[in-house]
Amino acid sequence: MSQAFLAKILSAGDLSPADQSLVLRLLDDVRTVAARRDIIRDGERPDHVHVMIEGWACRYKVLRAGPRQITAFLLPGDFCDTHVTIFNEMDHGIAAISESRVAYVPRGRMLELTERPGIARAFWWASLVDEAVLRAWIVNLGRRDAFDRVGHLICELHARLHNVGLADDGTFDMPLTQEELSDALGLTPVHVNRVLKRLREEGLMSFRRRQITISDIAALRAATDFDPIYLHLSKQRVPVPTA
Amino acid sequence: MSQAFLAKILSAGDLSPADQSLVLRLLDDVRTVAARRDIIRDGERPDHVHVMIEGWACRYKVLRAGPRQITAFLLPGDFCDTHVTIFNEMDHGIAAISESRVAYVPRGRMLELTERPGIARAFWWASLVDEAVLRAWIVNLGRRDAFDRVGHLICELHARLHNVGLADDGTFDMPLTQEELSDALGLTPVHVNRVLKRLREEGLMSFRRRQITISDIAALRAATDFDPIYLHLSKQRVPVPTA
DNA sequence: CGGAATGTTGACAGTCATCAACACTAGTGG
DNA sequence: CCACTAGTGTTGATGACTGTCAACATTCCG
Repeated sequence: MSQAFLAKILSAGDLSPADQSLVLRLLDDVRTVAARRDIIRDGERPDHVHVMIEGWACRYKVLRAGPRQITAFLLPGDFCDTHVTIFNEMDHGIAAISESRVAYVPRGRMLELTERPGIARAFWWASLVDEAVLRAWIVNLGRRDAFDRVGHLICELHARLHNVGLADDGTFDMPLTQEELSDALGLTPVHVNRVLKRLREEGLMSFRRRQITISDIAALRAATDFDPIYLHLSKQRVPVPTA
Repeated sequence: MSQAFLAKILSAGDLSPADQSLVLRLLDDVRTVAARRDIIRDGERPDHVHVMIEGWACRYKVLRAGPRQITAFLLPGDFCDTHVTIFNEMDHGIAAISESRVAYVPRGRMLELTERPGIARAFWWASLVDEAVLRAWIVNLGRRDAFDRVGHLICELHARLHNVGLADDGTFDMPLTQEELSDALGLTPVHVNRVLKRLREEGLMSFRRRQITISDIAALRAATDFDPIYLHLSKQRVPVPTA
């Protein structure tokens, strides 16, 4: 599964073979994290960063009044928290959603590697992609109604999973509860439930037993105004609607 | 005004004097952009990146159905679009809000500079800060009501402007219309207007003639649950509530 | 098997959007 | 310098989308 990480980092451009093997060797300390357990907590000052190897995780922030907002889903191959390489303190938490395998990379090794321009650039590139995803998330929350919002997120997850080989056509496993979905979308679980029902009734997609089935990707993308450009997967696989 | 940029990039850590002067020399081509004019458009493939020297700009995305979402405000010292150093195509537009002075940096020079580890790391750091701001924006849109949302954004802008020396105590110039505010907050202009009225009535802040006056920063921050940690300004000035 | 977590549905309420009219401001041209 | 007009701000009435509360069904897991 660590080829997901490799594939991502490599698509940053032209890592020399030497750099490639250095990057791969970052992943020698892989640990298992149980589902629904924190990988790192808000306010911590860890001495290592994490890379998702297998499973799903999420970034989240809990407000004083209680509500939670998920700001990102982390899939195999994603860096969880490169910022602790540079910042001293986490400003949010990261939790495993499904049982996951996570690589632990000492902060010092990250800093060492960034002495190499190619690698520093690759890490930077990864951050820039994350930024683009965050911007799309903002657009989703700010300017789409609940229906489009849910559909758009599913399209994004589908594209990203497909990119790392974890989604065929229109089917993939999604270990999220409706409550977690609602925390990501700025909605309530009840309303997410209703929207899912409508998506099902309209024949666009269904979510049953932790599995997503998109009946007609092109239709869902059109309905929810999804354009995968922002994922910047150009050098990798992008699922093309079979239109 | 370019000391804003310098201050930001320098706080990335330890740029050597040589690196510092290289970075500063990036800013030799500064042009003026009129208010409300695009600095760069969605879909363009420019051959240079932009740095804000003076004035305000915003990132925005226009959806097919028409509504606009602003995903970031760009203040003096901010990179506008480092991603074009690496990606080929803009996935959103950037527009000047007030008349602005903007440095144009050829893409090639950016790539050259990233051959130097210290500089690559500094650029990376800037991206990581942007990411943190985007995450806070998502939390704002997803989990705060209109009232807290407006107040929180004002707190953020105040902290950022103070950081580059453009805000004293609780006063600063903000060249935004209520419509632009609403595009940033995922609200309608009408509702932003009502919220501003309430903020005024409750004695927290006012917005008149393009000027923000925060009567009681500590109170506004408390009311809207603002914690400046996410701005990662630690090495720079952070406005401390006079409580 | 049984209890807890998750999903589902309905009734009702509230926030915010929409529509519309009018006031004010600012910039333009005569 | 004033008049004029477009843009921006303000306020009210109305309605839609989404949240809240609550009950019950279903699934998951020890």
